[in-house]
Parts: sequence; C-alpha cells; structure tokens
Amino acid sequence: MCYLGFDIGARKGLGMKDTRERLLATGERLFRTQGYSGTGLKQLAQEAEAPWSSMYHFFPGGKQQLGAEVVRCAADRYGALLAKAFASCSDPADAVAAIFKAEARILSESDFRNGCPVASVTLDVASTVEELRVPCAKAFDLWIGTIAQGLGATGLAAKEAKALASYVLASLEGAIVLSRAEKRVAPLERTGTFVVQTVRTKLGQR
Amino acid sequence: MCYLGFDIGARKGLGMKDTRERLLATGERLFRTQGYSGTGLKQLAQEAEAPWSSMYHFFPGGKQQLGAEVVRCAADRYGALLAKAFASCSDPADAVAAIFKAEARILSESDFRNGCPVASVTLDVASTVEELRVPCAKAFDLWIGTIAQGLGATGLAAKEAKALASYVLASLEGAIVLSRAEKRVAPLERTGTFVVQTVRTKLGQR
DNA sequence: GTCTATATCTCGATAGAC
DNA sequence: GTCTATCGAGATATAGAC
Repeated sequence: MCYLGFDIGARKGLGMKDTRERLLATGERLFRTQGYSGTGLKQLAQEAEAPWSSMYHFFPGGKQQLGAEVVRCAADRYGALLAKAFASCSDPADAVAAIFKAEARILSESDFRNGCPVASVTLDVASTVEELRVPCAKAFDLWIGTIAQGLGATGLAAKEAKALASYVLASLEGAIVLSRAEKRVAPLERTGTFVVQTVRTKLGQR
Repeated sequence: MCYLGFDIGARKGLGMKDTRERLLATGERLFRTQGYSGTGLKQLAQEAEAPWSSMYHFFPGGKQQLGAEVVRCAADRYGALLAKAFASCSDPADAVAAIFKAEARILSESDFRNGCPVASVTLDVASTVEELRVPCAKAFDLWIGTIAQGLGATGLAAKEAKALASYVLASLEGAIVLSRAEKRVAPLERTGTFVVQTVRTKLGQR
C-alpha cells in the first residue's frame, strides 16, 4: 500500500517565499474550510501575513482573479499528487485505494476542515461567474485526465479510461462532502471500497 | 424506466401558501444556485416577494435558523422523492438509474444552476457553524436511509444496504459538482452507469 | 404581522503619499 | 511595493410605529 502526501501547502504558511504565494496558499486553505463566498479578502490578507495593499497589487482583477489563480494552482498541485499515487503503485486499483485513504487522513487530521477548494468554488459561483467556472472545469478535467492515464497504463482504452476516471473523481468528491457533513470518514471509506472494486473489475476485464 | 419528478418547489414561487414557505423555497433555490454564504437575506426576501420584516419575524435566529430550516425542508422533500423512485420501480437498480437520470434533467433544464442545497451549505459552513452542520449530516443520513431501504427491499442485509446507499449518494453528489463545473451532464451519466452496474452486481450476489 | 427606518459591520475595491 | 485612509454598497440585525 502506498502512502500519498496529499496535504502539501495546505497548512498554515511558514517560510513561504513571496507574498503572492502566501496569498494563494492562504486563499486555498480558506476556500477549503469556509468556501469562496464565505472568505473575505481582508481576512485572507491578514492570515497570509500580507499587507492589505499587496492584495490588489498582485491581483488587480480582485477576488475573482485571485480565486481563479487559487483554483489553477490547486489543480496543478493535486494533479501532481494524483500522478504520484499512480506512479508509486504497480496496480492502478491500489493507487485509487491510496487516494481515498489519503483523503480520509487529510479530513480527519484537519478536523474535517480541508475539503476540496475547487468543489467549494464550483458550488458558490460556477453558475454566476464564468471566469471562475472555467478554471474549475479545467481543474476537474486535468484530474480526470491524470487518473485516466494512471488507469489506462495497463491497457484500458483511452475513452473507457476517461469515463472510469470521471466516475472515480466524482465519487471521491461526493464522499468528501458527506464525510465533512458527518465529521466521520465512514462515507469516504465505504465509497472507496466500492469504487476500488469497480476499478478492479474493469481492469480485470481488459 | 420510471420518471422522477425531482424539482418540485425549486422553481420560482407561484401561488405558494404563506410568507414563511416562500422564504424557505426561495432560500433553497438561492442556496442551490449561489451557495449559502453567497446569498444575502435582502435578496432572498425580495425574490420571495416577502416583506423584509417577515425575515426576522419567522426566523428570529437569523440567517442560521433560516438555513437550518431550508436544509431540513430539502431533506424531507428529496427524501420523499427518493422513496417514490424506489416505490415506482420493481428493480432497485432501475430506481438508481432513474435518480441519476432525473438529476441530469434537473441540471440541464436549469442551465446547471440547481445543485444540491445541502452540499452547498456543507461546503460553506459545516466547518464553522455546528448549528448548520448537524442538519446537513441528518439530511444526508435520511437520504442514505431511504436509499438503503429501497435497496434492501430485495433482501440485502441492512448494514450492507446502508454502505451501498452511502456510496450511491456520495457518487451522485460528486457527479453533480463535476457536471455543474463542466456545464455538461456527461459526468453524471458516466458516474450513473458505473454506480448502477455496482448496484446490479451487489443485488445479484444476494 | 407588516411597515419604515436605521444601526453597525464588513464586503470588495480605490486613492494618493511615500 | 507598501502604507493609511476611505469609498460606496451590501451584509446581518434591530427599533418602534401601526
């Protein structure tokens, strides 16, 4: 079983390089905990230990630009972690199991605060702000592609792999929501069990 | 294949009985579209065609009380619809398929605005407001129980049925998030296909 | 129960000195 | 790049007449 260090950069900022990065990291952390609309820019700047003026210096497009950047950064970072999970497991189904397990760990260790920042932004503003919806869609698409690549490594057809990956990600995202509401990892664990079974079956059929 | 009229009460208010109900229905609609934190009470009262004073008359506990009531109402209504889906299908797997199909219809017909109000509230405030987190957890639990009952009707053990139901709901919720971000029903359809397969397999094993 | 009015706060965003 | 100060709007919540 492979371990997945899923939480890099989500902890409170210590020794981060520049102000801009601290703002982005703090934005991600706050979006995960209290959503996009629930996060104020003044609170964000304060917790990032950044001067208020740096907010509009680095993000002249305001909250929407910062939000879009946060989503893009999160997409890249988690995408890399997903790829790493598949790279360090010979069996793709083991990687999927590891991803669910790592997510359960992230939630329990953060008292169920650290959800998915992209899901939070999606539910708050995907219907009203196209500038933010598109990065969210791209983030999910990137993750689906990464998972699909990991699943397809064993010979699954590209189209099937993508459909399966879409299902894996959807189930993971939904299980995170349920686990956060219940403050228990049970939904994540149960969902993971079924999803892993599905993946094993599909890969076994190839 | 059975049809599921999933959208009752989510449309704009026409001829609703009293002011309190209009406030709750409008709250549900706005939470689905723009989240809990993204919804202002003045906007809510205005769109409900309710006097501003009725807000704190009916909900002296303020936004949190209204939010909790919205979640409870949504829990009951959707719970009843889920039960109806299973009641009108002889095969539980067909009911699960119908639920995914109905949800896809709700999303496409609302231009992907009408997500799940409970998920929206969960991501915005479950980590910070216990008064709202608990109703969200209860809502999910009610739905899981309803689905489990529908699945268990054919003889599946209660514990297994609940685990399977938890997985079905998580996958559904996550697929809604992905579909809203992409503004396409594909994630919902793909996820539904795999989930229905899993349900068929599990029920076939009993 | 509803009305108008308002208190207080915080929101996102900007200005101008340095 | 950072500072202080502030804008106007909208947030939640209250007050008191009717």
